[in-house]
Amino acid sequence: MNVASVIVDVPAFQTDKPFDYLIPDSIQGLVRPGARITVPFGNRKVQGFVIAVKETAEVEKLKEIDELLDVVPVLNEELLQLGFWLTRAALCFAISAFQVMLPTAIKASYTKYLHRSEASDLPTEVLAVFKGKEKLDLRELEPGVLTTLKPHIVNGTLEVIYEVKDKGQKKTERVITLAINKDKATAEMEQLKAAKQKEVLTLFLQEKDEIPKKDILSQLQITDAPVKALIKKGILIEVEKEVYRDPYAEKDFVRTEPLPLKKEQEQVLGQISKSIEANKHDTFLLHGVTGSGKTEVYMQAIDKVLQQGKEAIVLVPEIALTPQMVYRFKGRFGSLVAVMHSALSVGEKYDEWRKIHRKEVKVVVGARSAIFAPFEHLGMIIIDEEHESSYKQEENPRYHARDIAIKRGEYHSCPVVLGSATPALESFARAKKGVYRLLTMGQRMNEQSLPDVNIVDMREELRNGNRSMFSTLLFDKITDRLEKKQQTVLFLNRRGHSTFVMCRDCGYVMECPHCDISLTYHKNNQRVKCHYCNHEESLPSACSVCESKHIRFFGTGTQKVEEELTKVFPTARIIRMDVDTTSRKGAHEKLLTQFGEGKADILLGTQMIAKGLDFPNVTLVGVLAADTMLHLPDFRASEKTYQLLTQVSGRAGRHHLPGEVVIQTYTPEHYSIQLTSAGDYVDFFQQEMSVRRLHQYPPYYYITLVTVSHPDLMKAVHVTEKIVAYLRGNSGEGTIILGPSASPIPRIKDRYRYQCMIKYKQEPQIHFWLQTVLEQYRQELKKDGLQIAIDFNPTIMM
DNA sequence: AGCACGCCGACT
DNA sequence: GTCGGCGTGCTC
Repeated sequence: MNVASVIVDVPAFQTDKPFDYLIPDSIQGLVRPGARITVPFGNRKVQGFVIAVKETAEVEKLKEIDELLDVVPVLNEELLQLGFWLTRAALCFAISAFQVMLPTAIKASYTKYLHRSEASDLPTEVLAVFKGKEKLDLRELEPGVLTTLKPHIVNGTLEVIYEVKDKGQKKTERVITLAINKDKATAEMEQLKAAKQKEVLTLFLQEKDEIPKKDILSQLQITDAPVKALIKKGILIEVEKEVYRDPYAEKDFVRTEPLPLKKEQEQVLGQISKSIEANKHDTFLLHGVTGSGKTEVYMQAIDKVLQQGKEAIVLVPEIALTPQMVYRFKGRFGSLVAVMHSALSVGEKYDEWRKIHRKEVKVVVGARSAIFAPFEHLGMIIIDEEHESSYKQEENPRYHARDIAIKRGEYHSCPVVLGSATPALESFARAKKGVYRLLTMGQRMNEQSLPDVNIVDMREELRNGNRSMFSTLLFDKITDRLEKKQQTVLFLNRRGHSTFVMCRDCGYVMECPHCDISLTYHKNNQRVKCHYCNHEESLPSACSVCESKHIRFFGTGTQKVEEELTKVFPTARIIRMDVDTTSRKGAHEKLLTQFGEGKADILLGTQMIAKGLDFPNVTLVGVLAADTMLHLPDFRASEKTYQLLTQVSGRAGRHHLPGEVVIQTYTPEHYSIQLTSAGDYVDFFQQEMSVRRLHQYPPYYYITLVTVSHPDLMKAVHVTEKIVAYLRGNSGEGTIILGPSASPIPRIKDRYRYQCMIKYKQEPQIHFWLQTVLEQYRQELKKDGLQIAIDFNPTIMM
C-alpha cells in the first residue's frame, strides 16, 4: 500500500481525475484518504486530496508525495463520497466539491520564490535585485528584471521554489507555566529578592498551572523583564500554545432550561424523537406558523440527539444568524455549540470548524456551508426557514443545502427536519405526496392571534389626492404608535434613494454602461450606482442627451423613505437598515440592539429585517410597496411575495401586545397579497399549484437553466442555439426546451447573456448531456471568455 | 491553472 | 541569423 490516488488543486477539465503518487517510507501508513498533501505536479508544487491508498498504479514513473499536511484527514469517508456525488449533481470538478466542504482557511495559497544558493558568485546587478535577502517573491518582481535573472535560473545558480501554504493560520498565544513543581517553586520563592519576580511566581502558586503571558503583564502592570528573568533561572517556561479565536468569547450566555411544551409541540417532538431513537432516516416538513415555538422543539429534539451521544446540525438563513438565534442555542447548549456564518473572519471560521473536527462540540448552528460539518455520528439535521433562497449556492458548485441534508441523513440514518411557516412549494408538495412527513403546528405560543392585516390600494390613495408614499391608514397608525411609545417596522425591498433617474424633457433614463439595468441614485454621496456590478458615477447636473437640467428621481428606495419620514414625523427616531448601513462588521447587530433597547421608534429596512426579529414592543409593521417582487420575470415571484409578506407580518405582535400590519400595493387583488391577510398557507399553496400546473413549472416539472454569456452578443446567441439544437435532438417526449432567449437581465458586466430552459418530468440523461456540452466548449470556455452556467433546479431565473 | 515546447514575424 | 509572440498539449 504505497501508492496514493490524489485529486490535485487545479480546477480544469484535463486535471479533473485522480493522479497517482508514491508514498515515501517516512510517511508510510500515515497517508489516509481525505488527507491533504502537497505533490510535485509538472514543474510546480500543488496541494491535493488523497482519495485512496493502493498497492499499484497503472502509470510507470510515479513521483513521490512531497509533504503530508494532515495526520487526521480533513475529509472523512462520508464527505469524500459526498464530494464525488456533488461533482455529478452539480457538474463541478472534484477539487471544487472538496473545497466547498471545508473552511477557506484550509485552501492552499501558492507563492513562487527565487532562492540564491549561498556559495554562488552572482553579478552585482543580480545581487542588487536581492537586496541582501536570500529569498525573492517572484510576484513582486519589477517587470523586465526577470530577463537579467533568467540565465542564472537556467544554469542553476538561482533556484525557483514553490511554496504551498494554508490561507488561514492557527492562532497561537505565549503561555507561561512552571518548569518545576510547586514545592520547589515555593522554596525558590523564599530565596528570591526581586519583588516583581515574587509577584509573578505568586500567581503560579495560587494553583494556576498556566497563564497567558499577556495576562500576567496586564494583571501585574509590569514589563516582561521579571518573567524573562524567571525563565532564565529555569523556574518558568514559555510555550507557544494554539488558541481558538472565539467570536463570542466576550459574551455571557444565560443558561436556559427546556420550556414546557404545548400539546402540538409535544406531538411534533414525539414524531421526530421516534426517528431519532429508531435510527431511521425520515425527512420531516415541520409547517408551523410564526411564533408557534419551532425553535424550542428543535432544541428539545437536539437534547434527545445528545442523549444518544450523537451530533446535530442546525441550518439557519444567513441573515437570521442574528445574535438572538446564537444566544438561544449557546444559552441552552453552552460550549457544545459551534457557530458558523459569513460574518466571521477566515480564521474564526477555521477555529469553529476545528472544534467540530476535533470532536469538541456536538452541535453546529450555521448558514448554508455548515451542512458539511465533519461530524461522524450525526443524529439529526434541522433546516429552519427551509424555503429561504440563501440555502442554494449561486456559484459553482450550485448545491442546495436541503439536498445535501437529505443525502447525509440517508447516510447516517437520521432524521432531517425542514421547518417553515411558508414552505417552498416543492417541499409542501412532497409532504402531501408522502415523500416527506408533514408535521403541523398551527397555534402561536402566546395564544395571540395572528396580526390583523390591512391591505391598502395605493391607486385609490392616488385618486383621493394622496401622492405621498404613506397611505392615510399607515400614516395614522404610525402616529398612533408614536403617541403610545410603541415601535414600528417599515419594510421596503429596495435600497438606495430612487430606482431610476430620468430626464423629464427627453425621457432619457440613466443606465449602467456595463449592464442592462438602470442606475440607482444614492443621495448621501450624490452618486448613481449599479446594484449589479457596483459601477458608480457622480450625478450629472444636466441630461447627457438633451442637456436639460430637469433631472428627476423616480421610484422609491430606503434612503428616500428615510428622508420622507423625517419630514412627516419630525419627532420620530429612525434607524435605517440596508446593505449600505450594515456593511461594516458588527453594524447589523449594533443597529438591532439599539432598536431593541428602544432607542428608536421606527426601524426601516430591506430584506434583512424580514427574518428573525423578535421585539416585544413592535406592534405595527408596514410594507410600503408589496408588489416590487411580484412583477419580476420569475415563476417564483408570487411564492416569494407571499413568503416575504407573511414573514414581515410575523414581526408584529409577537408578545403581549397585539400586532397590526399595513400592506400598501398597486395590485391588491393578487392572490399572493390577498392570502397573506387570510394567513392560511394551504390556501395559497393550492392557488399557486394550479398556476404552476398550468404553466408547467415546478413542482410539476423539473427545470434546468443554461445561461451562456459572452462579450459578443452574436457569440452568446450562436452557442445557445447550438446547445438548444443538441438538447432537442436528444430529449424525450415530455421534455420542453425553451430558448434561446435573452436572459431577464440581458447584459451584466459587459457580458451578453442568453439562456435556454429545460423543463422535464423525467430525463435521467440530462446531467450527461450537459456534461457533454461543457466538454464540447471546454477550449472556448478556457480562453475565449465564453461562460456556460448550468443550474439544476434554479431558485432565481436571472 | 501554469508552464514548456514549438513554430512564425521584427530586430541587434 | 536570434528574441519573443501565443497556439497546443501535458501534468502521476
